Amino acid sequence: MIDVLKPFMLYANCSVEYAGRANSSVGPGLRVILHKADGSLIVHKASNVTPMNYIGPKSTLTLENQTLTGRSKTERVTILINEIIHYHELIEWSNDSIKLTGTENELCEKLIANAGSLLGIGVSRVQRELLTVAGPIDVVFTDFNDIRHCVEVKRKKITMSAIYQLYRYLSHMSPYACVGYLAGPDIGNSARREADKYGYKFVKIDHSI
Amino acid sequence: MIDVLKPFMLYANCSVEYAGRANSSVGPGLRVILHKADGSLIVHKASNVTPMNYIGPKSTLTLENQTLTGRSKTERVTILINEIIHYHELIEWSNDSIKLTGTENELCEKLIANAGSLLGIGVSRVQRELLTVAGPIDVVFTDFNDIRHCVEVKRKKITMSAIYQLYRYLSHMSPYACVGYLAGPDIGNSARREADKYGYKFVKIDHSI
DNA sequence: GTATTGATGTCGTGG
DNA sequence: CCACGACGTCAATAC
Repeated sequence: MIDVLKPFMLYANCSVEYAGRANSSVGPGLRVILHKADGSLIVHKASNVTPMNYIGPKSTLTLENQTLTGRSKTERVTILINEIIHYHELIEWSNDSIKLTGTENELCEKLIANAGSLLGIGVSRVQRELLTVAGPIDVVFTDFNDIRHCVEVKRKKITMSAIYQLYRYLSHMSPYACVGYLAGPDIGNSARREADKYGYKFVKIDHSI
Repeated sequence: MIDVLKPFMLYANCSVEYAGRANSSVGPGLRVILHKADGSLIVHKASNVTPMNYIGPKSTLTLENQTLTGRSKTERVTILINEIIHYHELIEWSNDSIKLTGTENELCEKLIANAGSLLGIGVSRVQRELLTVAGPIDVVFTDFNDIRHCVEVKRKKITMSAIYQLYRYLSHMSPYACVGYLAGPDIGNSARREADKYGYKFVKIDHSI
């Protein structure tokens, strides 16, 4: 009845085991099982967005007796089916992706478009994703005095670890005169204090600007 | 036909919009829609484990004309149903949680059980989750000379940010003589170099020990 | 393949 | 309610 070669949704009483990066198991119960054409296998319990168990794309699904097994090179999900309550094959399932707006990338663009007023500097050059040994700096503005203004952009509240991320990047920019900035919609008190300690400035910027 | 008060799975031709932390939209197509009793609403396209759109627990679902809307205080998912291909109500959906093994917590226990040989010290006291202003240190061993051996435990390869996390914690331990350790199954080259710079030691430990 | 990072991250936990 | 960190994070991207 179940066709492991085709995508389907299944409501069944089952037990589920997982072995791979960790191990998990759960006894009999009613769960929703989704199988996708890319090999993904997803098991949902009655609450939360995150699946109870899953295995990602590029895995293969087999059915032996009453056991569904999704296998990848390093992982395995085993579903013992006790009773099939409902089965439906998903024909012509659409794979279109959503169009997203409001990402960090967009914030960077807004920052660049408004750099003069937001940072209060004259900009002679803009660099995106400037590489350092420790990783890329989101945006670097060079002003007319050849000072580098290095900005770490976050789409959410600036946290402590963002401060250290910037510190880590700037520690590899030593040859240049640098000013550090953290740009985002908000900053917490402890992060604000830590930023002050390092002389980093906070620039308020969000999706609505 | 659709009962928004009950959990269900639905296969339908629909368009989906999201507004909240970001915004997204996608045109007509066949998708799987899950609704859970806690308010979660999950929309799956034909590939990948992660849902195309979703809204979390504590949201409410309404149906007006042909529009399903999941609303939380700050977010909204709107699904315009063009055609219902298949609908099934999920009665007595189980909510049992899986039992996980192989977590960081277990690694900490193994570390503590083998501290003498792994760190090469004599242990007079063990503290878990020792609080500093910057956050909790996973494990702190005090030796017979009253030296603190502070260990950040990771269940995966040690990354650069783990080094800085430890640094951040230890910077608030100044009154005490401290030694820093990073414990995990592996460490990359750049993280290894950075750890050396701070004098932190790497302790190899994994699930198989 | 490895390495790194963003994410509508989600989720639990503790103050 | 916010803050913080783990997660089988996932998924995209650079190398």
